[in-house]
Amino acid sequence: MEMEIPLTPSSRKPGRSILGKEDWIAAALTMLVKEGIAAVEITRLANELTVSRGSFYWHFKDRGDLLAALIEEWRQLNSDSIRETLSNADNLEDGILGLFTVWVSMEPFNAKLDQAMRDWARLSQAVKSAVEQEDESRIGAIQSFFENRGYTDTEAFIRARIIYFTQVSYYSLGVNEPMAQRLSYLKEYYRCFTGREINDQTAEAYCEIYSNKELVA
Amino acid sequence: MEMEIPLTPSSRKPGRSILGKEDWIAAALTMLVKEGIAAVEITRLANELTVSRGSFYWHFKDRGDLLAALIEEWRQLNSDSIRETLSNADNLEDGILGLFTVWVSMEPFNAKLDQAMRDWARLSQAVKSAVEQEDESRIGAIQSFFENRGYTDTEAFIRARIIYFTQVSYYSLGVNEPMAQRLSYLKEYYRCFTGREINDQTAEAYCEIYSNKELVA
DNA sequence: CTGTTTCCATACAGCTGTGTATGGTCTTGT
DNA sequence: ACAAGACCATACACAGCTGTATGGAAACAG
Repeated sequence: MEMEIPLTPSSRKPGRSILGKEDWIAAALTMLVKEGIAAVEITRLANELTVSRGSFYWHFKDRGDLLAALIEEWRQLNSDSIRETLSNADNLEDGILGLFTVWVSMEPFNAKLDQAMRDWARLSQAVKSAVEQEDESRIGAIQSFFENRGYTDTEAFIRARIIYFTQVSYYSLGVNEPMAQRLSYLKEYYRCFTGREINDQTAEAYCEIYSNKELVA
Repeated sequence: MEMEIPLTPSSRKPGRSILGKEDWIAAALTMLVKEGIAAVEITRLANELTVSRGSFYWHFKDRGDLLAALIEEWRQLNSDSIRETLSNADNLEDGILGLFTVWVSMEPFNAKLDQAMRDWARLSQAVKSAVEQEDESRIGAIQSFFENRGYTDTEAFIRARIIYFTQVSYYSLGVNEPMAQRLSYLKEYYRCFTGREINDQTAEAYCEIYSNKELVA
């Protein structure tokens, strides 16, 4: 869970580990995911990092400075996996199954972080704007994908919404079902999402790949 | 927003208004909806009620007592509108349009309260259980409705999930679109949700009714 | 009219979190 | 080796929220 990306590559000896802004941000992110933005307290983070609060106030101006950094971090953590997957898909099945893969194989961290940001957005206008922007971008990508497959503009938009909204709620409601069960719904999901039937062999080949993995909470 | 349901009908003269548990709960509910469970503080509620905290501790044992009462209140506020609507529907169109109506015409208070409870559920196991139970009950009702209309068990379940999850995300993402726009999506939503086409006249008759109302945030 | 009950105000103690001030220690350049 | 700077520990002042203790005012019973 610790991300070792030294934003400012500390030219220190590796002997004595020294904290950087990234460490505080990483700790804040995991705290945000676990207990929400209200639990992102300097004192608690300091305890988890086994360091004093004095360290924090050397790296950051104040708590608001940290929170702003969190928003920025989230923006960059948003890899364009959705957009990439769809633009690389050759046909409808490829794209939809690709979406499933992105959401299932995505580090649970990212999905839960999304959820935590959405919760936070209800209290902060800045976060709300950031999340809204990202949501619209993702839905727009899915909509374009449907349009390129022969769907009406409106139907493409609605289907994009439904597939994205359903996925969001999967985490929002904390659905936690075994991988096998989730895969058993594949054909139905595909039919309801696209209005078409999936090729049996394609579906079974897809299930073959993921039938061993367990879905994380 | 104030609910005047004296649980313990105070036999006092109406001249001097005296607070009851219901007043504190009502204030706590609106605060919960507006700023989340963390903002439900006795001091703030006392200020809004223009009363001292001493009053609170006469009605409640402590803050946990209030929060427990909030959960109970939410349970009772959950009118069975979804279940009733579906069991009274004569055909598929009636049921689906009835669902739309329930969600659209529902006091925005209830939908936002649902959302607030879901946020809270991420921090409290008791709340999580209560919300999960209610979610499953609602989805089960929709599933049964689809089953009675000739859908497979599995497809009924998936369609129930999709329709319910989509609705949850409508509030989770804070979608806020004018009533007219939302109504313009009606036929597409119906097709994607049910896999069938809606009767044109039925759809237009439905739109006729709601074309004047504005959707609240 | 008097005592009791109901409801609330006030005051106090304790905890927790923030932000700042200040000094200490390790590292690096020269 | 020494000065400068990076990084952190400690201590303090301040504010906010909780819970309790206690007293006071209004209503009610007799």
